[in-house]
Amino acid sequence: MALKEKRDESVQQIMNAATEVFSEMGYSGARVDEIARRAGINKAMIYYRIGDKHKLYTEVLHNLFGDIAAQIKKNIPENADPEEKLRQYIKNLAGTIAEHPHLPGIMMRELASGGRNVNEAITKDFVTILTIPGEILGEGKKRNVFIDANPMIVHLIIVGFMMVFRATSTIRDQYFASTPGGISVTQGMEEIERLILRALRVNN
Amino acid sequence: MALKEKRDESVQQIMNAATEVFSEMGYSGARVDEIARRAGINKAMIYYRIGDKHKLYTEVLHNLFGDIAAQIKKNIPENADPEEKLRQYIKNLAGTIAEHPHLPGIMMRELASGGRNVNEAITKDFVTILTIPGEILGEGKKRNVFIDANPMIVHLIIVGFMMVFRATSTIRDQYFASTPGGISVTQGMEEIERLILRALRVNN
DNA sequence: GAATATATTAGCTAAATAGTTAAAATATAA
DNA sequence: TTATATTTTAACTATTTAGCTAATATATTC
Repeated sequence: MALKEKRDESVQQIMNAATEVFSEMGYSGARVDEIARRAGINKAMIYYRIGDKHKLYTEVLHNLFGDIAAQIKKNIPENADPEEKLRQYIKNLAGTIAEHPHLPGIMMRELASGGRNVNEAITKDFVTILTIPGEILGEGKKRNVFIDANPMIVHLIIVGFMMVFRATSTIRDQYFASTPGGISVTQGMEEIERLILRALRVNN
Repeated sequence: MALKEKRDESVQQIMNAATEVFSEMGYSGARVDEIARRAGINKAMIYYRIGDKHKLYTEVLHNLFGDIAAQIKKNIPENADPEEKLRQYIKNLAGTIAEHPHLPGIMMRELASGGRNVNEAITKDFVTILTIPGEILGEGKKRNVFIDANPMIVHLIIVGFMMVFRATSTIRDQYFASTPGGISVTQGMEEIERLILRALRVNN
């Protein structure tokens, strides 16, 4: 294999394994040896290619949050009515989490720590994300289709639900192993969309 | 001081410090030495009075979740209409979190780990809690004041929001330090109540 | 107030773990 | 094919940390 390819493959394997392990165990719980083991490379490679444990962690955070803002904006139709835009916004959030299954775990731990490793770049991403529901709700209110509601709160309701819904899947599975009535991911995402829209619409 | 009092005081100080440190740092990040330091006692006391680190952690979890179920049920008026009951349910959840400021952090980390330390007793508490919105929503639907909605999802929306809302307070404060528009805890709790009720009511 | 029981501590030990280094393997260039 | 550059590794080190032990301080009982 060519040198560049080998290097890129090693880095990719390290990043994948690190994302997995940090999400499962948290920063302190994650073992550099375990990350190396899952990446199928020698531990020294991590220090040679990326840096120390903390650098590795912030790289993982950056990779996860880096392009989320862009992805959230995607496919929101320019000229559609606010309701349609809000639907797309929710779908985009759901899609992002589906594509990044380790996001809820890492995000919840990061929030629990008070955002200790959220640097300026990541804060900027969050602000960018927040402008989207801000604009949608603002337009909806102006057109008298949505009530007056705080976009930050609406955003936190949606994101909070999605993270907790995903994070509780194991526990819920255990719970519903005996009782019937489990809820699929699709059902969960449809339900939050339905309820948020009912909450915001002036007329239901 | 009497022996029993001394012992109880030590145990209390250990539990308080442990709750604090586990919530801030997570299980692996928490240092037994740091817990002892904050409790103002010698580290050996922890092993003498409670046991090893993992035992200490499950004790903290037990103390936090143990009486929550009871507290959630509190003050829900027997003969009130479903809307009033749901309001009280939300207020109780908010009150519990207010009384236990370390709950969101510990709960989020615990969820992120897939509920690794959630034992059968704690699972039971969760089930007990879930029966409450189940009954309220069921009654509401029967009386035709609420739409048909999954109680688990409604519960996760409320709890997810409250946890994320609390957990993001530091980050939000930083964000709103420059821009105006910060949201108080009271405002947040009133808003989730208003929106959930709007989402569930047959007629708004 | 002496004897006994309980509470508390200083200081140690063994294991785990982040990070390093020097040498080996592999690819590229001449 | 040989020399050079890059990638990868095995094995080591220093530090951190959970857990323990034997001795000391404090309270209770007689």
